Amino acid sequence: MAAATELTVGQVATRSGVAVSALHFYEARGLIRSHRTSGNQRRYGRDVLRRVAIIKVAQEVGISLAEIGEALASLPEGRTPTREDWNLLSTAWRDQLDQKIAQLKKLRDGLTDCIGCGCMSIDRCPLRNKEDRLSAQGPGARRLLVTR
Amino acid sequence: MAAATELTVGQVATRSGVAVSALHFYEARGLIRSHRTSGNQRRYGRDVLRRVAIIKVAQEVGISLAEIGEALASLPEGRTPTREDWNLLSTAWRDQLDQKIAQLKKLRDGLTDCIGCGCMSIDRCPLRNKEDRLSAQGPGARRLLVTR
DNA sequence: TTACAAGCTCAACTTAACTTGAGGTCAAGC
DNA sequence: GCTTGACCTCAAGTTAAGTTGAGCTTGTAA
Repeated sequence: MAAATELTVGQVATRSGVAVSALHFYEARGLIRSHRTSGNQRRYGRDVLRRVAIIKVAQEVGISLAEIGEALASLPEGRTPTREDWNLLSTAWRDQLDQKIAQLKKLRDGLTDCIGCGCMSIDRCPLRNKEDRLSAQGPGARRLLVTR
Repeated sequence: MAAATELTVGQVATRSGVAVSALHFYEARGLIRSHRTSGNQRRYGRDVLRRVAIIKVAQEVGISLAEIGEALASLPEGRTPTREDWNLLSTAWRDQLDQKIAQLKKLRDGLTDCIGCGCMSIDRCPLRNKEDRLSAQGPGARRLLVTR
């Protein structure tokens, strides 16, 4: 079957660069979808490649799978997403990115200030104070995605 | 004992804003150190507050405990670290921060480009290609710290 | 001197995002 | 028709950074 539109897991894996197990995982999480052959094997439409691409990019930016899932859920159910649909996602995430960059900059400047000030008095350290306002969170492992 | 230099875990916890369990954990990881009373209770020198502050700031910047541990290990063993010692750390971490910011910017700009270009051809997407060069990592859970 | 808060240890649990493995099925080439 | 590689499911393991809990000891204020 030369130019079949359907892709197997293995094909999606090689073309997208993510492991088969990860694709299974994304599907279980509802991030991608497949239908099955009579022999119970997954078959994917071509747009799954774009979805996976988006997933990876968003992850790299530090967006969690849960958030990505929500965003992807906003895509139209029936039809293949249009360029407009994708644009909405991109724009939203670009804003998140901008915020993240701004936050890191603030942190960097704080660090720079600390070098200047010597800052041996922990109680008055601008970084510490900034950080104190952020404390008091729930249990379990927080901060679980590194923007590498 | 009014102005004792020694601090208990509880005191360090309240003053630094991290849980007692976290302090135990840091100590097990070798990030901080204590000595024990005759009754086997921990006592900390005052500089532990500064260490903990540094740990938290570095984490916020997205540095893993392992890396922080290495950096802290570079501090002088015997004497209380001088301002110079801390400066070395700060500078190194500021550089990391700068890199991280640059990376995020590149990603954001790539995303913006993608909006412009429509980018329906995944294979030629600048984001995907950039990301492909970064793939092929070890097993287990990577990307484990979010810069919130 | 007796409560009771604060400490101690050690094991098990948590979350995210997957991977690994066992045990079994499907499909395609020779 | 059979072997081999790709698939399938489901359970359990992994990492980071802690938290939670049980069971037991310390220290201190009334």
